[in-house]
Amino acid sequence: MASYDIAAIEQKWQERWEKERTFYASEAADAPKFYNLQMYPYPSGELHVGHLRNYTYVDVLTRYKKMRGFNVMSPMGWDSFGLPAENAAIETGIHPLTFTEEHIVKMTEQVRRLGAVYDWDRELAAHRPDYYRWTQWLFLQLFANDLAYKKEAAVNWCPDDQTVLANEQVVEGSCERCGATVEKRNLSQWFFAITHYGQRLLDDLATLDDWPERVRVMQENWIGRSEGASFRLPIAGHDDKSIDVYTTRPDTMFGMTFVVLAPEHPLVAELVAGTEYEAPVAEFVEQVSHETEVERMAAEGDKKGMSIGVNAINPATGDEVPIFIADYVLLSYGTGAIMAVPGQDQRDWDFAKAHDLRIVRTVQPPDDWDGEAYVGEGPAINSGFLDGLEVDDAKAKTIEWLEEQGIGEAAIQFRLRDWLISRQRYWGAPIPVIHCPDCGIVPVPEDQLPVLLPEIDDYKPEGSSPLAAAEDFINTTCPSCGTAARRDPDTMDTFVDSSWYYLRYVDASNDEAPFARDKADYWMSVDQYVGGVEHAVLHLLYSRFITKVLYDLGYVGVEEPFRALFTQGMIVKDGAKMSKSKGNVVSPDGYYEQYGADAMRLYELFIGPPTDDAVWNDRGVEGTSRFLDRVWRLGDGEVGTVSDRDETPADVEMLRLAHRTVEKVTGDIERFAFNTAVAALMEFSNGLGAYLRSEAGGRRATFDTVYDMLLRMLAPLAPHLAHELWERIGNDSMLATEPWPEWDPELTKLERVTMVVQVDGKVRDRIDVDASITEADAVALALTSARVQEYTKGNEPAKVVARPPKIVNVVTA
RNA sequence: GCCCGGGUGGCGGAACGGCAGACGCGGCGGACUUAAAAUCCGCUGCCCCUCACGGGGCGUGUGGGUUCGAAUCCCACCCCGGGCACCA
Repeated sequence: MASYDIAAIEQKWQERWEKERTFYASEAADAPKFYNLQMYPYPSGELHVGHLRNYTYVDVLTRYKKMRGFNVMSPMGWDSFGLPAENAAIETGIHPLTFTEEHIVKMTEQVRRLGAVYDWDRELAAHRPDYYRWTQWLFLQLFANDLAYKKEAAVNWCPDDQTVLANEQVVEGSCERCGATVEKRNLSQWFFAITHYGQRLLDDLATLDDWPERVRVMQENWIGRSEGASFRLPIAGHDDKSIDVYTTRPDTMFGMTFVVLAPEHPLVAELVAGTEYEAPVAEFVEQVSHETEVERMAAEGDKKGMSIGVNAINPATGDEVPIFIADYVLLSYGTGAIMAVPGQDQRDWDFAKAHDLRIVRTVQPPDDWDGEAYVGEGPAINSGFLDGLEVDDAKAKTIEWLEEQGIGEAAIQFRLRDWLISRQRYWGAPIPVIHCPDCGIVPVPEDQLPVLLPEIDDYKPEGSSPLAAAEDFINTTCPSCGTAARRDPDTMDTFVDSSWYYLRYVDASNDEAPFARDKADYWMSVDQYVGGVEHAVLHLLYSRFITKVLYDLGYVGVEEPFRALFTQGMIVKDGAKMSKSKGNVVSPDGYYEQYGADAMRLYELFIGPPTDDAVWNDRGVEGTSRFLDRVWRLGDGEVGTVSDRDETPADVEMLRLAHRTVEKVTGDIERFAFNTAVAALMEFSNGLGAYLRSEAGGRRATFDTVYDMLLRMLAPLAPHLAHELWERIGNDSMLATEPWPEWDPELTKLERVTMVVQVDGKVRDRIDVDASITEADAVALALTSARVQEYTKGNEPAKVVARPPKIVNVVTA
């Protein structure tokens, strides 16, 4: 138990930081800017120790960078639109607005309690009209530039949440939020044309060298660029029609023994019309359309399909090949049709086997090949003018040939789909368009924003947006022609809100524009972004896209929003991520009461490597609390003795330890190795304790110097205690605004070191030597070691490897 | 299937190719105390020899390799986590 009043100290300093506006940012500051940002949280009203890890990292960085002389901007806001508030409203009858605002108050309190400091002048919340007004403005910008469009398409439908979802929100066929199996429905929905930016989103990943490799790879996979060729296949007996196919393996064209269309492909119905295939094909299509994504994936290997009784012509061989429909070909990718080459594609192989179709190999497999489809490298065979060419050359030559024939060309495909942003839910930003029977889709004029979300009584989604039933809202007049018209009843995906909030922070109270260009120029890009890896694709990809759009439109001067990204791991308890539903949530409140915010913070930092998931240990906070108590006692003169004696080597050693610790902690914080930074400080304080308790005790001047350094280093990590101690030992200044300590390279060098002596790689002796020992002296010393001679048995060593002053290895054989 | 990470004491984890296990948790022993808490000190990878002082062997998922020297680099494999996936 601490002998000091933790609660009083915490309150005192939290009030002072706020009152003195210590951590508020200004564009006018005469220092380099540092935009420090954490992913703004959903106001769930309940912060657990897993969340606090993230808050602690960001706060440490804010405080550290400030001490390093940066003009730090660290804002806070709320991702406050979205389903939980609405679902709670349905259950409890509490209005989402009340629910949300109450949670924001509660969470603000919890965040302050940790001692986390933000520039609250910039606070924003997605659900407030002064914010979503500009989310709507953003929509209009995209609409005006043909990047937002409404289209009927087969979309993901979550039956539980009663709304559509973006592709990114479907994980293995299930709703990312609620886990329900997602269905496909043909609906008219709003999309953002993120595919227009596919290539740039991919290319610019290379510029993000302060992003985790993992995240870049995930985005790369998601964008899914592939190179190949597209070409047209003639259809026997239908000279007016052809099938467009896309392939990444044009070199295998001679091996195309059949063609497969997606069942929903528009050509299918045309080709079978009036034939005996019409009815069975219709039945097959009907059947497939009822399958969910999950069922379709579960059928992998089991290639379901049927012939449609029409042949296509392989342009390379001139042969007629049968056309099939099969559910393994997706209408949504490429052209919805493939040339099937069973010899080089396992799926085609499986299908060919199931339907007894011809297989022709066009790449020579290795001699020991005993597999089925061969997808590797090798010379072309059975391929006419391609024979003998390796895969890459054969691809190029085929494309050349397709172009000469005028039937095809090189082509690039992306897996990335346009971003579906409309939602049939209440608690979101209304889509600012009006549907006019005469003029069609008309954007709400900018000066009429925001389109306010109306108060309604029934939030329950019934397959269409609850707003559709709000007569006063939905009925309006066309801004263009004045006739009676209807507002769009849908709201925007909350990922639209979060795709630009970091730009609003730079000028959060602007009511003329979302933000001023000069402020964006000053603050952007975000220098350090911190958040969970679960947003690797969703939020981070959308934000990159929106920033690029705004760059193209001249609103910002940077193409990438987040210069450096840090993704922290989760905190795990009982083998699972902390969540209410798992019932394993650890609240910080008990720890705050018993040990205080600083001990909590230090354990959050110490718990493990910040990028990794970490297991919560109930005793951990006790450990860091013990450390803080020791620091307190050291400062309070309760440990050992201190006197004004003359300097001894022990004092110099103490000073050296302090300097080495500054070097270590600085480096560790810079590279986000907070766990080892805390460990180094513990070692330092252990050393300081031993020094004071030694027979000679501590020397006043030395102690004052090193304790000053200790407090400065603790200032970002355990700020309340560090500030209080700083004041207690007689400083007038606010520690937060003091400079970070420097280290003297002369003092971080070791003078005496333990040199390890090995014989044949095994440690046989340790000798205390001067750090500047020469190689010759090191070798000589090693060879005279009695322990070494024991092992060399007087024989001349075969070889001696010396790396003074660290190690000498005597090799006997 | 392809692409990333990662396997180190009882636990969380340290470790520029150079003393494996820093720091902390837990455990054991001791000091202080009437007692307890708190605090402080010592020990704490496994096995073996020794009354002891000491000393030896084995140890970073498994098997090979490179090197004077490998947790670290290379190859193969096993296991765990993550991403993509009937994507043509």
